[in-house]
Amino acid sequence: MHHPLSLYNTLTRKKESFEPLHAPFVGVYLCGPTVYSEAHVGNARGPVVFDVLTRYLRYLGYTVRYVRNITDVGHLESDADEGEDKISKMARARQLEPMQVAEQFANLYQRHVEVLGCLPPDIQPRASGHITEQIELIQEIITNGFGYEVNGSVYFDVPAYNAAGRGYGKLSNRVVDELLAGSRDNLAGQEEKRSPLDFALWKKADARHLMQWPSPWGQGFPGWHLECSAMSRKYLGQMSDIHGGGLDLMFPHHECEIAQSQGSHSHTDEARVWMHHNMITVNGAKMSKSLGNFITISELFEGTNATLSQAYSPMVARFFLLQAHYRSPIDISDEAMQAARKGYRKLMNGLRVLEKLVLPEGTERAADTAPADTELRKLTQDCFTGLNDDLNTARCIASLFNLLRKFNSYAANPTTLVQVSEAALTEAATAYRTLVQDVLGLQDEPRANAQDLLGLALSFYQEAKAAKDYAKVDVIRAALKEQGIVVKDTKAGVDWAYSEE
RNA sequence: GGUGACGUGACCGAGUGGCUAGGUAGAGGUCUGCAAAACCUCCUACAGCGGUUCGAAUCCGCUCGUCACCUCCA
Repeated sequence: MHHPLSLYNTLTRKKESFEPLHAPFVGVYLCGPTVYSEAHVGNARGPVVFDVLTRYLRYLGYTVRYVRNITDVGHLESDADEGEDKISKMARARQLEPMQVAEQFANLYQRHVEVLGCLPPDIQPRASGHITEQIELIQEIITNGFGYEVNGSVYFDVPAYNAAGRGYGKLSNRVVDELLAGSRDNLAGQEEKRSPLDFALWKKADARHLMQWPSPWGQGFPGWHLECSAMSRKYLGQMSDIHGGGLDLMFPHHECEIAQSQGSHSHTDEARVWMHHNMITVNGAKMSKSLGNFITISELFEGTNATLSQAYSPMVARFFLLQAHYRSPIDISDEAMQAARKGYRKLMNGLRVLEKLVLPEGTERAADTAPADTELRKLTQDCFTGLNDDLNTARCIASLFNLLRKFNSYAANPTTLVQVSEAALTEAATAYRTLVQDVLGLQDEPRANAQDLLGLALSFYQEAKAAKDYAKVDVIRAALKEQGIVVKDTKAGVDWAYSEE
């Protein structure tokens, strides 16, 4: 494996050459959504970026185990929130069982990311199914002296952990003293905590709390950050290769995950490479559920959001997301989406152009194809160079367009194909097809409406019939039959039915 | 207040010391019955000021502006 893939590691703040811990195996974990409401476009970026990452790793020959969790336990609105988590709240508001809410939105999420071209993760664990593992992790943390129980709740002791030299804040580049100085006066309801920096590992649940489980500390539910540490360890081991999510998860979520892993018997940073993708903004401001400036995925697909003048298909959305580097913010706007759509279609039309790249009959290949071959190979290689440089899909796509221009040129003047060797051409065409479809995961979306096309064919059929051009009538009838459609001439006019053969 | 990121042409968006980013939009041309697509050519750039350098969009400083995280968030 000589592919020099490098990835930016938040933990070291550097691009590093990617080396799996146990090649050819690669463990990847992506923090998935909390399923208390419908996902918005911003929520789609992580799955799409990590889908390309895992697709590319597989292309490079690695055996990937990709874990993407579903958070169905729910988080409290804030530390100070004594009451319900988000899922419970939604459930109560809609008079549903909490699991019903979680299930409904988890299903919707999966449908959405699937049409966005994301291959299903190898494992999609749910927090509610891993309470035992989470309790075990808490016990380890307590045993190691970094957790304490108060009144049925368990907290992670950040000062103790930090005093032990474990470096709380090393991922997000924060200093504990500054965090303490800067912490807001939001201590209401959390006087149980020894330090405002401590975070909950387990919370005591009162009787009206809808989601609760038994534990050594009584009835309760797991803390905010615990599930990912527990599930990552269960499925990817004490140390995995890549762990990622949105930039907004870096602190506190991922910072706490590392602390939990270090504080448990694992004693690891949980993952070697920590990847964070940037946010999607609307008019320059981060799209977020709390701000309310979000476009849901359904709204995007249906064009029912005021920001958008029309609907945009899943593949256009995917192309739009991949046209920027994952660590850059992307601003979504109608204009940008329209540009993305045209770009996407251009790339798709390229797939059909590949089939036309055949040397015309009777032409001889040039004796010296070296110059053209070199040029074509350079264009092909550029596409990979971009991807290898921290998964820069923007550069990859730009290079694909450059390659496509060459293909279009050849297709427009097939005789120029004599200048290039069969091998170089095949190599380039294969790379284009593979990168577009298998790595970037961009599939051609049929735009034509079958019903309308059928109507068109039938109108030609009628015209031919009226003109008594029976040869043409037969051709049309035969062609439709190929498609499993039989034409029926009735007194009322021309009709059709699916062939029963 | 603390920490970090960013400011690229009409729009989106790569690039981080010298070499075309790319897409969309716009202008002209080739092709075409007309178009579309495609190809060719062109246009609009690196927030401002100062510095380092033979040379800076790219490094440094200041100014202005924007954003993110510090509470759940992809």
